[in-house]
Amino acid sequence: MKKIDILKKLRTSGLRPTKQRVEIARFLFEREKTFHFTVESLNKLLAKKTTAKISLATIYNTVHSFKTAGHLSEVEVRGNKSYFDTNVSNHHHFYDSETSELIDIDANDIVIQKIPKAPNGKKIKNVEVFINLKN
Amino acid sequence: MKKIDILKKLRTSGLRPTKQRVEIARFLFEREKTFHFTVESLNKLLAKKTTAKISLATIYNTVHSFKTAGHLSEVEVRGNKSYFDTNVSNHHHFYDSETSELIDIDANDIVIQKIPKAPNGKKIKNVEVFINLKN
DNA sequence: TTTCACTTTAGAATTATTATAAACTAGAAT
DNA sequence: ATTCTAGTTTATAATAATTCTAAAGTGAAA
Repeated sequence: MKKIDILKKLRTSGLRPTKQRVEIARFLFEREKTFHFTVESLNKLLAKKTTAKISLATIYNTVHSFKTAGHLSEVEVRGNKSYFDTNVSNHHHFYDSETSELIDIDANDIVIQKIPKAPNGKKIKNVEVFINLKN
Repeated sequence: MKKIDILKKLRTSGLRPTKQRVEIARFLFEREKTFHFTVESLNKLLAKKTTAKISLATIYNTVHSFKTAGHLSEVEVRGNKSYFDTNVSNHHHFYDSETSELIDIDANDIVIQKIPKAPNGKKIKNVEVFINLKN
């Protein structure tokens, strides 16, 4: 994704393209593959890469804004930290607890044949499959 | 499960049946249905129910001991707190984020037809399905 | 250029959990 | 029964992730 598109992405989702947001957005979205991270890892990577430092609170704010705008998804993983994913399409994950690594699984690579119906009064929002790995 | 069986359960898993462990174990395992809880909710419920108070640290210790012994499973749910489940068989969950409530789904009620193979060098430990609910 | 609602920031506060170390206790050995 | 000891409980401190606060900064509309 090009810088011009990133600016558009921010504006169209009602996020003022500030210096910090643009820098974070470029870091996250100017890449080919999807990217998984925690706030902590993102903070370190940005600190290494960039000139001006961005405060941790801003990284939290920005990641949440991006999530609310639908530009990031939060992945449910056991443990203390929240994981985020630049892949916002419907998909699943391998989770390697030895390395705390997440790997995307395309939605088409898992087919569910039988599924229970939702408890009464509720609807199914989405189905997430986790394939936990071992060595 | 009867008290005598609970004592056996503790002893056979190398856990000395102390006053506190027996009290917690009876609260968790002397019931028909499976039970989902967080340490916080368990602490409150025990405080309401019992005479002598059990310290929060002991509840953490005990829940972890029970988990290690295979008497409880930990359920991966997005959010800050850890959820535990007295159902230790292979099964899945509905998760209602509005009420933070977990509901068991029997392993037989979900059939997965197609599944990707594990990344090289890794094996599949288990597959967990979450059906997220909305109103 | 002025204005102001939105944003960033440093640091404090909060929340869940784990660590510490002293007091206690179940059960084995005497 | 009494003593002993490793395992357990406890209150409290420490840690870690995240959220809150309120003051200072800034994009962009007028």
